[in-house]
Parts: sequence; C-alpha cells; structure tokens
Amino acid sequence: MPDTDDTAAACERTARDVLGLAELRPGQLTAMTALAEGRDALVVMPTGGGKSAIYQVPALLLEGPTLVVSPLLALQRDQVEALRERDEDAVRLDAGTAAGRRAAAFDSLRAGRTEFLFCAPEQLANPDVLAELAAARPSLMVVDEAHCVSAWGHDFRPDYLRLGAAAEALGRPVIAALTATAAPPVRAEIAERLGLREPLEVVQGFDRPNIRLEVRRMLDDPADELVAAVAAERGPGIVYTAVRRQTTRLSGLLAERGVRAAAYHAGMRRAERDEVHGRFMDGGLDVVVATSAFGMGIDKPDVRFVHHAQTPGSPDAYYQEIGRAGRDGEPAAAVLFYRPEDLGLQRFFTGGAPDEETLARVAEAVAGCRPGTTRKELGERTGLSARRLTKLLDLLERAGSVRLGARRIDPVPGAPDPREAAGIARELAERRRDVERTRLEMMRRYAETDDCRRRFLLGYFGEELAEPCGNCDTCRAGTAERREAAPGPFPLHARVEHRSWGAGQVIQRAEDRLTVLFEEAGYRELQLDAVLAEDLLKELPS
DNA sequence: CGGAGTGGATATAAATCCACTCCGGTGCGTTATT
Repeated sequence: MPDTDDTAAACERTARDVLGLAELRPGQLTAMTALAEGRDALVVMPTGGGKSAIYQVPALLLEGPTLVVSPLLALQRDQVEALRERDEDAVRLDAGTAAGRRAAAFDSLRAGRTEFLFCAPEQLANPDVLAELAAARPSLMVVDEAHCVSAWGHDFRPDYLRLGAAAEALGRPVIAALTATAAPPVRAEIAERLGLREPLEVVQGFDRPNIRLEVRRMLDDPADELVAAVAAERGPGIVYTAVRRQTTRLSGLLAERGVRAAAYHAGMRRAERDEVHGRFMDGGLDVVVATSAFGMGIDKPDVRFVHHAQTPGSPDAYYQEIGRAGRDGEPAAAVLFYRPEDLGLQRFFTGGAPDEETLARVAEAVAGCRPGTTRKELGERTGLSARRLTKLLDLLERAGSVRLGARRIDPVPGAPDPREAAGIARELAERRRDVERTRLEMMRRYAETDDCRRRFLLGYFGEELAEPCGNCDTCRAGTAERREAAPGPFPLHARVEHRSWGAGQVIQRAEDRLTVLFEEAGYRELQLDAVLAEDLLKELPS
C-alpha cells in the first residue's frame, strides 16, 4: 500500500527537478499522485492549465514506458518536440514511420531507453503494433483530448471506441484521460469506453469570465453584420462557420474591408493549411475564417474574439471553440450570429442510424465465423470497409452478438438472433442520435434565452453560477434574472426520475422551469407547473 | 433540415414561380501516381 503523502512529495520533487515547476496547482498534484499510485484519472482542465505535467510526472515515477494516444499528428509532433527539449527520449509512430525506425523505436522502448511513445488510436488497430507495445510492458496509457472518444468515436474515427480493448491487450496500464471540455455525460462515456476503474475525476476551470458573451439573432445572411463586427474588433480573432464555402466567402469579404483574413478548412491542401495556421500564430493574420477543422492545438494567448457566423451543433462544441479566446486573461468577445435555420444543418450532421439490413448481415457473418476472426477476414466476408465494419461491430457488441478484443472478433455463444441483434443495435444508434439532438436543442436554448448566458453554459457543464455574470448581453440588457436558489421542489443537482425518460439530474433550475440531464434521454427542459400537475418527476435520494 | 442551383412552365418579353435535385464537418490510414 503506497503512502499517499510520500507519493505526493515524490511528484512535487519530480515536477520541480525535472519539469522546473516550482508550484503545482491543487488539481494537478491530486491527479499526478493518483496516477503514480496506480489509479486511473479523468482530468478536465483548460488548455494551458498544465495537463501535460499531469501525465509526465507519474510517467517518470512509474516503472515502464508511457503510451500517449493523441488525435492529431501535429499535436504529437509538438509534444515530442517539447519533451526532447528537456532531453527526454520521446518517439512518434504513424503510417509514415519507416520499418527500420519502427523496429528501433520498439527496441528502445523494450530496453527502457525510451519513456514516451506517441501515436493515434488507429495505430493500435494494427495487431503487430499492439504486440510490440505489449512486449514493452507500458505502465501508463494517456488518452489526450479524450472527448474525442465520445465526439468522434461513433461515426468518424471508430478506433477511439477500441481504446479500452487496446489497453487490455497491453496488459492494462494505468490510464489517464485528459481533456479540456467534457460535460457530465461525456465524462461518463469516456470513463465507460476506456474502461476506467474508479477513476479520480478532477474537473477545473470552466468559467472564463473575461470572455464577453453575446448572441445576435439574424433574420438573414449574417455576412454584413459579421464583417462590420469583425472590422470593429482590435487584435486577432477567429470566425467559425459550419460549411467550407462560407470560409472563403467571408474571408474574401473581410479582405475587401482591409482585414488580413484567410480561410481554413479540411479541404485545403496541407501546405496551405499549415501556412495559414503559421501566419495566424505569428501575428501575420488578423482573422482566420474556419470550419471546425481549425481548433485543437491552437494555443494563442491573445485571441481577442471568436465569433460564429453559424451555430455549432452543441454547447460542448461551442464552448470549446470560444475557449480559444482570451487565454491571456484580458477581455475578449464571443458573438454568436444565430439563425434558427442553421440548426437544420447541424441536425443533418448528427446523421441517421445505420440500416438494419447491413447490421443483420454483419451479425450473421459474425455468428458464422470461428473465434478469433480478424477484422480483415470479416471485412472480406461482408464486403464492408474496415471503418464501416468497426462502427457496426461496436453497435453489435453492445447488442450482445459479438465480443471484440483489440485483435480478435469472437461470436458470443447464445447470442440473440442476427435479426434481433440488428434491431437492438439500431435502437442503440437511434438513442445516441436522439441524445445528440437534445444537445443541439440546448444550443438553441442558449441562443434564445433571456437569462444570463454564462450561467446557462456553466450549468450545462454541471457548474453553478449564483449571480448573473454581468459580462453577457442579457446581463447588460437587464433581462438576466437575479436568482436566489429557486424555491420549491427539484433543486439544483437533485437526482430525479421521470416517468418515461428515467433517471437524471437537475442541471438548471429557474422559477418556472428546470433542465434535467437524463442518463438515457439526454438534456430536457421541463415546465415546473406541468411537472407538478402531471406528477412527471420523482425526486430520488442522492 | 434547409440553401443553392437547375430547368420547365408561364404566356408573349423579361422575369417570376414552382418543383426538383444535390449538397453539407471533423483525420487517421492506405494506395496509386508523379
């Protein structure tokens, strides 16, 4: 049984001697200590809040190498470079790594000469990589930008959903999940998907009081008003749009007004993207007009505004994007140019559920295959792409027809009939989609509320702001209510149960209405009089 | 879901309307050419 005080002291010493950190923030030390003692941790902390130190210190204290899973190759490069500057041996692995370097990296890892290995989750889908890594007996696995598990895993980068299985195949090292943004259900999903065991949760610093919040309701194309607003701003900023076409159009309009603006989206050539990114960071550009492709890894302290020409799909995405403003603590602005029509586009992005025919076909193929079948074999049998298959298999695993290891696919004895499993799987996908739509609905409420916008956003992330913030448009307009704890039943944070939506927790509570985050049904707003008249909710003991 | 673009009908000259189709985000990896 390790002594926590000793471990904490060792963490502080290592942080000071190796990383040069004289002072640790309380959350940092708690998380480091837990990891160094072998306990999983889920850390939610703003960018620049010292997340790297949280895994680097225990990495040095725990015997055995550290695997860092990170979503973007560029982020990996930055981190490797930073470590090498401190003379730590850190290597990176991706599809472009030549065989010789690969072998050398694994040798060095096994021999204990290399402490840190960085890769994307897709690398861990490769059985050879997994076997080599397992042989090096990693003691710590870090999942950076862990919200990607929930945000990207289901339809975009399904290998994120296999990280839990990968950890098992690696001998189940201690896991550290790090992110800057995670509302309560996202946190829960990260923990579940990664298979965290009684993780320590450290959640810090959601409030960004220096960012002024504002929503402008638009009846038409917001271009003119947006261009005027941007031209009036001083200092660098970001404008987000939902589609690529608007990035070039708006950056063109800004350029006509003499603003040094450039577009950025994933359809541009690599070199051009890098050039825009670099110029923005160096101060050679005033404004980048971008899709959501412009984001992770942008840690520029003096961004003075982040405006949205179109609404994003959730408060999660919105808060993450505006969080790139004002990191230096100086005043900054976040204006949402809101047209309800834009919600339709986001609704489209949430997508539909996979068709039952294909699900049934895969379920049947799985039922007929021998234990230990590989993805490749199953892909050949079903004629489906690896990606599509990964996504469908994940749903079928939850429906009980298959067990997925990191390297093998096993049929489950006594599994439900393929048709039935397909039905269950489809229902799971639909439920997920429905929850995503409730998040979109919360974005609408943010845009349409008369109450303090900051209180709304913080409430969404599970934090309470008693007083109106005084730095948003509704506070300035005087419509934000000065709210004592609203009287009556179902107080803030109460555990409740709804007749059809099941268990949940009150996350916002006004005089006449409340917002509940239901475990299965997502975010729902309820009118208090209706709740009382129809006896819809029961308060549970907490 | 909604917008942008296309094409036909209208009804007698240029433009308006309607019905229709198509399109829309995020990055790993792999693979085929330069």
